[in-house]
Amino acid sequence: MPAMSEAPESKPLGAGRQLLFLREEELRLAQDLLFFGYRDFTAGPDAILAELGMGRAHHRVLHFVGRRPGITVGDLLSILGITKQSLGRVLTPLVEDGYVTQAPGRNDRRQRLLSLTEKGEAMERRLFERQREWVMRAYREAGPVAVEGFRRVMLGLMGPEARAQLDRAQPAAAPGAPKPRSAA
Amino acid sequence: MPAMSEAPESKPLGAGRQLLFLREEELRLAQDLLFFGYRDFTAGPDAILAELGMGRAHHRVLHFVGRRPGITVGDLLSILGITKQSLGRVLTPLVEDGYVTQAPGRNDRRQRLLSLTEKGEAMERRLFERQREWVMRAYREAGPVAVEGFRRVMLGLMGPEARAQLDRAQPAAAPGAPKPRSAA
DNA sequence: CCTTTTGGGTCAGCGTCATTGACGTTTCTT
DNA sequence: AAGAAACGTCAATGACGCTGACCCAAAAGG
Repeated sequence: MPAMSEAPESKPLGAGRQLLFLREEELRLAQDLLFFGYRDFTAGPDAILAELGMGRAHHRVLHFVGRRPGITVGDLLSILGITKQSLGRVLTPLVEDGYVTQAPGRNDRRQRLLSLTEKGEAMERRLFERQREWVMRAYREAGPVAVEGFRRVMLGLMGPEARAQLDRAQPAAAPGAPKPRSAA
Repeated sequence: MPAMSEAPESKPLGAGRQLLFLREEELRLAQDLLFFGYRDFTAGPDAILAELGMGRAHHRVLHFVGRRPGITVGDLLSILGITKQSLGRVLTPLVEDGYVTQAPGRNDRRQRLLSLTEKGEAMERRLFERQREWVMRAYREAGPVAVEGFRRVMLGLMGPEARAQLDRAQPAAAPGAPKPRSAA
């Protein structure tokens, strides 16, 4: 159906181009980019974590607990989208090794509110810095406009639930970048 | 640290802003976006694969073999960045179940050149279509400019080796989008 | 007060995907 | 003939996810 020959003579351009930029090859490229990009994005922290006998799952816990100190186990579970058991296998050692503290909730004492200890914060920061350098390089090479586009696309790749959780985590837009995400 | 009030009085803007858009919060947002985005990006194919008793690794093989028919096992290994054993556990069943064919290389008969069978192509297409819808939605919502920015950033997130492999896979830029990637 | 629901933890077992180390075969190269 | 390369395979290990079942303590509601 798409004109395979060199010159797209008969088909009018313009509006058609708007739809055609979703051609198959462009989507296959997106698959490649996401696969390689995500893999290399996580490679740095993975190396640090491996030295300490931890894995990517530990990093996620440190990351999200660090972002929301006092988060409940249940909220963390729904953010990560894993089961209680899977979280437990990672969270329990983190608590035992002094990276994460549990405090009973004031309103509901059944809850264990999770926060990072100093050790946990230091660890998270170390992982973050590694990843920061990597992302910073990509951001710098691509430029601010590209970064904004990257954010918009990634946000679109997220499901509705994930988007809602992200919005909850980002209570207000950063003062320097007050661009509403839904503005098409 | 960033000026929270409306008028950023003392700090000079301009070049500073160029560096400040890499503030910590923006990078933490990038972490979130990549985590949620990649997870939901792979969720569709994962569901299909699970029904067939396959996993993400099978999809990767189908994808990259489909992109480069006649690829050698060694090349596939270096693309995927996994070990021979890990690939074997996934590739052998794919060959046995008739998704992938092996043909001895003409120049070097030690090589097993891999290609998709019709069954394999159908399977890959099914997975692709699922993902296509998802990405297409995100692309459409974000717009062409954002998509270009997304590509630039993702490319920057890739390591040099991955970038080289991608370039080898994309022998020439798509005729409709002749934007050189390295132009900064 | 007593029952039910909820937040959290845990034990057992399973599957996928990756790893390392070692060994074997065929084929190409020198 | 010797070595290296391309591919395959056996065995063991570990990270990370899952389900099912069961437990405790605290909250909620009759």
